[in-house]
Amino acid sequence: MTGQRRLIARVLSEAEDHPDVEELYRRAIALDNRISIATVYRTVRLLEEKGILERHDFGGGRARYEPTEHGPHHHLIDIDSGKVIEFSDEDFEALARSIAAKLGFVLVGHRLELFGKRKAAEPETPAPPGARRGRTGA
Amino acid sequence: MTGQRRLIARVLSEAEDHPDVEELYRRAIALDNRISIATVYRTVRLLEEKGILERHDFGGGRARYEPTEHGPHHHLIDIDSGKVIEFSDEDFEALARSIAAKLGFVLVGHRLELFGKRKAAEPETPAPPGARRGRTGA
DNA sequence: TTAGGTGCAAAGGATTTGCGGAATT
DNA sequence: AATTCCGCAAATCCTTTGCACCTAA
Repeated sequence: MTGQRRLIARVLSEAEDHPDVEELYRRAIALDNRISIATVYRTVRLLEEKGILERHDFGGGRARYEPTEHGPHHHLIDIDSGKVIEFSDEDFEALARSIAAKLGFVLVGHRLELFGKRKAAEPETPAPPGARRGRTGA
Repeated sequence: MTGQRRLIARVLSEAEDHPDVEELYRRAIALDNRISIATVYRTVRLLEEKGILERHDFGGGRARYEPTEHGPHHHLIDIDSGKVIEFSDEDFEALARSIAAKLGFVLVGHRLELFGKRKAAEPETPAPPGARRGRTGA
């Protein structure tokens, strides 16, 4: 409801990637330097609790966020750049259901994350959002 | 090679669940109180680097470990009981590789978690020795 | 003895929070 | 003016590390 909060919400809705708090802070400051990282943390948490934001833990020690509205999909994380590619795959959805069934369960939800290295011929490698210091969980 | 290290290794190999460092520390102290949590951290890291341990990030801020010897597998979390069931599926492994390849990546690692509800008639439910404390950050 | 391991406590990085001041209604 | 929010800095939480001492080989 306040200026800062609105600003952060805007930065988030404009984000096409999965920024971490530091990155959000950078983008927010670029638009209005009267904001502190504490507020970013607070707002991001608030939005997550309201279900507007989704928090991901792609390893590397920081949480990364994305608007919930993106719909069901999964992530492939480029372990070199930290960049996240979204994808969805029907075969996988079916397989997941089948695996659950085989174990005697009805699938209620699932989470799939792939970690990969870019294969040679791939001309695209724009500025990695995060990915630096720290270990990579996977 | 030293006593503490052997002790931690033992605690780990006896673990049927996915304990975090604090829990490992507790179990280790119970057997020999001449050990510090720093050593647990150091050993756990060492073992992970050697590929003997696998670190999981189920959310909740702490890393949780399990011996690699369990073989590649994934987790299905019973959303009613919180119990974690392990499973592996070759079709999935293949599919994951294929998805990554389709996106131009070489698969380096992956994480799959299913959340399910137990189906009615299923005579099999032999309460696994381990598998408890199932936080899932999701 | 020597290299490497351990404990303790301090250091670090990410995230949270207490508190007085500032903005919103 | 009242309520809620913000910024700052201190505090937490998990994990790593510097340093002096100790232990396995």
